Amino acid sequence: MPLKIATWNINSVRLRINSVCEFLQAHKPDVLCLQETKCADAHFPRNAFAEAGYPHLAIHGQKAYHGVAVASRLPMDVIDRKLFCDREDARHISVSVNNGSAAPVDIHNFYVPAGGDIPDSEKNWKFAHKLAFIDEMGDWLAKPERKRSLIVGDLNIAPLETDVWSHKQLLKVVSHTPVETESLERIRKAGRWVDVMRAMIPPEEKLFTWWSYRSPNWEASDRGRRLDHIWATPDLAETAKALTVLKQARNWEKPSDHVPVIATFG
DNA sequence: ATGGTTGCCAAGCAA
Repeated sequence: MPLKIATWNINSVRLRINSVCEFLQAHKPDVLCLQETKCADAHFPRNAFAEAGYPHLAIHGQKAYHGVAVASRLPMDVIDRKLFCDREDARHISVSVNNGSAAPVDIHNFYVPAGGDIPDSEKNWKFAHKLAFIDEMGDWLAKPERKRSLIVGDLNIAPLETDVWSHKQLLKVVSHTPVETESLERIRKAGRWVDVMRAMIPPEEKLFTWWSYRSPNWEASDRGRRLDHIWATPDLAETAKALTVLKQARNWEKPSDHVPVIATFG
């Protein structure tokens, strides 16, 4: 039975709950992974998900900032809500999804720190924190025995030249600096993870999942970045059937600055 | 080079 997975930085799940429900009705993923839910667990809009056909919820939230969640049509177990860099930030949750007769699929849903504006660890603690987070995440993901696993979410790094609107102009912009892109590629390769988006869409092709709110004409200027990712272990990656970046979601009413990414496996 | 916008929550920070 195929498994359809979506990931979306929603930038407030309560503000955009109607968009989320419309997305679920239209695309019917088995599992939706959200980042930047921006609400405490007690305020998570559980009923809306249940009514949309997603009664299984795994939440790791906090008030006002960060927050990740997984909504599923299928039963799942929470594996972990890991904290990184000795901080309390809600940036990770992992679940094991029970997909009928097939073996479960483990999904690690991440919201990597954005890293602030200045790409210098000495002048900007947030940038230092982002690099430390990636390293810690890499140590944890490098277990070679992992099978049937996915890493999804807002990794806040655009690794390839074609993952940004201008490689040259973004080399010193946080999210595309060499120290970030090399770190991300290093931990991906160390864990033998496959970049499913780039396995499905040629690396020569520009591909973005985020367009800044600050650009008044985002579509015409198209100054986007690919900050959201779906990685898979090789056993799952070789079953990938389809991949969609839902660019039109950026034109919805009161949009998130990120759009959903959807992949189907098996 | 600068400022451009949005969300949370009710000022300023984070993105």
